[in-house]
Amino acid sequence: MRLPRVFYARESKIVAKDLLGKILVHKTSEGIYKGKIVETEAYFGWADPASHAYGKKITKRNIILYKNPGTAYVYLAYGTNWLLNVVAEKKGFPSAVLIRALEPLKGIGMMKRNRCTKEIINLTNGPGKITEAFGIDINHNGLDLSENDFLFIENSEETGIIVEAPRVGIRKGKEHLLRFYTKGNKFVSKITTF
DNA sequence: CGGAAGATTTCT
DNA sequence: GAAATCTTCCGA
Repeated sequence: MRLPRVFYARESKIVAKDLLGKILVHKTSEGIYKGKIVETEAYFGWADPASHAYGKKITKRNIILYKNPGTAYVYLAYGTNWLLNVVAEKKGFPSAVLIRALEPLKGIGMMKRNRCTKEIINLTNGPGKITEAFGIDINHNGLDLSENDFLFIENSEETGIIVEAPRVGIRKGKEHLLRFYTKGNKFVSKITTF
């Protein structure tokens, strides 16, 4: 079952935790990709120094963050990698959840081709790797994941043990424990030792 | 209009 | 540990 808009219409931290164990699905003309979400990060809005909307900014890029919860926010990081986020909370409030790692379930052959590697562990264990493996890019920016039939997130009862850790790859806002991952899953991009 | 920074990945 | 790579954003 595809997750409905109400799922995303909650605080980004809650959505980030609840997304663990859910299934990202991308249906293309070549086949279907599926992967279990095992790592996420929450960006909690205009008061978050690590958010693109920090200080209530509205720019050409971050305008997507102000759309309906469930909207996909895809942008290019470091000129090399697309990152996939899902808008959370409510329309007009710029919070989102970054999908950081997946456990590949379906379409693994296509992922290997897209990523130019045969190592399954290296297909989707990072936010930029996910988009390359699944064929997701700027064309998917602004898509409503709660309403379309080719890119969405499927429900699942499986959750596992959730670990809270500092977000990674950012300069400011590291003090918040807003990265969540499934304990023991080998596809988590970076494990934190406390 | 120029320059710096960036929610990463990959190779050395 | 550093380069690759390029769009976006901000200050002048």
